[in-house]
Amino acid sequence: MSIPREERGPTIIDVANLAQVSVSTVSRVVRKHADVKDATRARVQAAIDSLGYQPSPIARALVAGRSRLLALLVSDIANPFYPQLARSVEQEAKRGDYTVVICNTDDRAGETRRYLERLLLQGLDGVIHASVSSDEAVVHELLPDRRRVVFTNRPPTDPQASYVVSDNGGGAEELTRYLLSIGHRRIGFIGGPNFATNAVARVDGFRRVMAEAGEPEPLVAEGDFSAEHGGKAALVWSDSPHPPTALIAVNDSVALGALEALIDRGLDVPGDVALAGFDGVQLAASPLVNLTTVDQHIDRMGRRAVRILLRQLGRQARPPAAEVLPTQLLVRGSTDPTLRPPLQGLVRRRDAVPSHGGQQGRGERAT
Amino acid sequence: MSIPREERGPTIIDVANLAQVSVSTVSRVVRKHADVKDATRARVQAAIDSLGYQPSPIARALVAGRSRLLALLVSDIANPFYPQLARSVEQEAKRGDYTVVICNTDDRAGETRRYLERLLLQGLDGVIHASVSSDEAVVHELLPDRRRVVFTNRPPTDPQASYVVSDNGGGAEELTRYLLSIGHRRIGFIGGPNFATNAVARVDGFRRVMAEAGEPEPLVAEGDFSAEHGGKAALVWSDSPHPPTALIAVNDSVALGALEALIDRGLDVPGDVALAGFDGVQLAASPLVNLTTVDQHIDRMGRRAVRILLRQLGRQARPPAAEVLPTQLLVRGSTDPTLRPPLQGLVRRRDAVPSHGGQQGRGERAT
DNA sequence: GTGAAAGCGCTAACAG
DNA sequence: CTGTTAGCGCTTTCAC
Repeated sequence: MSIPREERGPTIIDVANLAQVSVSTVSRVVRKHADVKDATRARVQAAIDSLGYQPSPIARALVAGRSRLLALLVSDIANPFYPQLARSVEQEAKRGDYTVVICNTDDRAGETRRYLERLLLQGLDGVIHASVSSDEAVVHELLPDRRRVVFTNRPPTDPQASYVVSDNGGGAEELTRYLLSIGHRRIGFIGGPNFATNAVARVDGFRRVMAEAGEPEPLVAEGDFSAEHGGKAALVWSDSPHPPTALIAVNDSVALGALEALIDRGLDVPGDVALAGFDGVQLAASPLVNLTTVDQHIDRMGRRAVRILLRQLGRQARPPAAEVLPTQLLVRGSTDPTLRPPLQGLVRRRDAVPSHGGQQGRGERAT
Repeated sequence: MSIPREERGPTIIDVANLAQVSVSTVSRVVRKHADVKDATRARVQAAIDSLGYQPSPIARALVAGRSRLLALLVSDIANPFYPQLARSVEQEAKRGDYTVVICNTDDRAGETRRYLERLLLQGLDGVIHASVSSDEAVVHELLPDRRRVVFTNRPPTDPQASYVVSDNGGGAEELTRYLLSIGHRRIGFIGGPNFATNAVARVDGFRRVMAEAGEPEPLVAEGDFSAEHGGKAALVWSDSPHPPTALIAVNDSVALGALEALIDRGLDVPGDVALAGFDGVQLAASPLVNLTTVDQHIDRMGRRAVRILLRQLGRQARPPAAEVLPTQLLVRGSTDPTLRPPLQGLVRRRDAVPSHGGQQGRGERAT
């Protein structure tokens, strides 16, 4: 099971022998620590170069209990928000010479625990927590040192925990005001699960503005962040006797689900019902979708989170960081009829009748 | 920098002391190795339980040179194909008690090298190679032991390397035959980069069938797997004097780009031009897209790849595995007018004129 | 400035 | 069956 000596590459001892110094001197040179005479340093460096020596992170981790490994906890890698976040986290981590492990929690605290226990034993240094599950207690239990975790995407409960999140409430407020300003009164909000504080903040923003506008009991549906649920909720409302004229989805993924369902039903967006999302994923900008949304500046959030984490991983004690990034409303065709609506332009000269039912699945045929 | 003793949790020595045995006995119990008297085993187990002892993977890795870490090399996490693959790889790895690190290579051999060097030092056990870059040499250089790598998504060049890929050529053939069967003669293929052997296999399948059908010089464009390029290629052809009546994109992501561009241009899919992709990502099934595609059974491919890798990581020598999984043609509205076309049903009662130009960007307004 | 020596927590011979 | 003894490759006192 163990790897033969030759395959392991040169060790610090090899370098020491070649350079005619002790291992501690080599170690000093490698870590650019303490004082080493220039001549010695040069000799050691030459030996390092000629051997192509690279220190073993495992041995280092064993001694230090650290590994230059970060974990990124996400709810669902299939939601395009998370890959986008992952990219930016990874890039920033790379700059600090850290490696990122992406952990898909499916919003289950058990998964969070499984990953963290495993990676901690592996020497995990820190965590970017971007999933929304009710696992904050687990995280604090496993990483009692608050400096080793940065929450993002959703604000944590613990006041000692660092975080960088978007202004979810403010973004939702701006979006809601915009919808009111273009004449909508009856607006439905397809929300997320109650344990997701970012989702709650968005609903709250919506509720505040609606209350101000004299609609104290606006339509709100709880949800689970799934596109499927988004579709169902949209249809339930549009089938109701007095359907809303506009829908806000708690995120773009849910909005996509709603859009698909509405179109499937033969409804016109935004003609029959306006639709908006939250996040600003790239797909929302596609002409196929053209979704009005609240842009979270995902990349920036990821980079900030990593920078904060790496700073906190340093020696000096630091107060917990708490950053709220501004959002930006992006108005597109799914709410504004003067802009291109989702998919418009397509069916122009089609006259074939859509084949509802009869076909297998949703109009698909396997061969 | 190093973690104080108390924070590190109980060690094997603590257990040995408590159970009044030697560390080797504890080690044996932990690894369920060799023979230990039942009474002793019970005593040791009791000590382990009461202390909540867990062996340190770092120390194990240091001794064994192994870490129960796998790397998954992907081209671009933003292409939905890869998150889907990542999920299945991760799930299967979890069952074998391995952790997966997702590495985004952007199809640059330099990135592959960077990740592998780092992770190998970390004790990386094996690699699932799903990116398509021309980095095979790098992989073999860094992991000369062929058993530690399984290629997927694209077949490797080295005959000793294991792989599990889809029948890319066969899938493309079936798709092409289908398009011919519904009356298309002039078909364009929006390909990938030449270094991507899976892309090449798909073009080749297309070429074979076209040649059989008496079209020895079919339209083929090289590409880079980007949606942007897919859009450009589609437009160049549709602007040509004698445009193709059908387009095949090398993957669904590129097809999406083409679809967006075509719709943007006001063309009808499939009326003006039929469009098909390859991969079978979930988004292709969305009613917004309804893309005919060749399903690769992504989940199955990921699971197989992991299973093969874990088997090879075992003791016994094994011949390299070579699996070619069948694909499945999924006919949807983007090629078959009797099925629901992409986005149909939407614009039914719209009469507003699409706002080409004049608006900022692609019909978007930031506030 | 530099070296010697003691571990980090575990596994793997080799003895008994 | 069980214990003893070396390390794995590095960092870190503590001397010189």
